Amino acid sequence: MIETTDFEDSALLSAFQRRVYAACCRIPRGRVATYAALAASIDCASPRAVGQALKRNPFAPDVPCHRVVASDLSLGGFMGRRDGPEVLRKKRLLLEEGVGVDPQGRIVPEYLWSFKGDE
DNA sequence: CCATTGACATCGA
DNA sequence: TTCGATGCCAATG
Repeated sequence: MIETTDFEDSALLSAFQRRVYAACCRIPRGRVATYAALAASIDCASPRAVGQALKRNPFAPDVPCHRVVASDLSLGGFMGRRDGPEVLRKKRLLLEEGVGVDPQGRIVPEYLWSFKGDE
């Protein structure tokens, strides 16, 4: 197992931050969730705050933050970039996980994951 | 402590 | 459909 993803830095992170990361890890491989859904899962009414947390995510791809997309089904951003090669890499990662992504960079709704009682 | 920003979301023109 | 404005919450300066 990769300990690099361990929340040892919890002292450097706020409770809100690890909540977001935890929810992110809850997304199964090959699935994607929207910022809003993730925010709702942590009982947060602000998807923006989630985006901030992921942006400041010190655990980059270690935490499946790349499985979080916008409600518009767009890739959103990655590694602090809303566009550019970073987002391209994110798209590639999703494709590697088997997530359907349209050439326009659109996530196929069928792969959307809901933080329901499913697991 | 106040002001500004941000990997979003939603509504209106 | 595309563009612009507003709201929300947290982090940072």
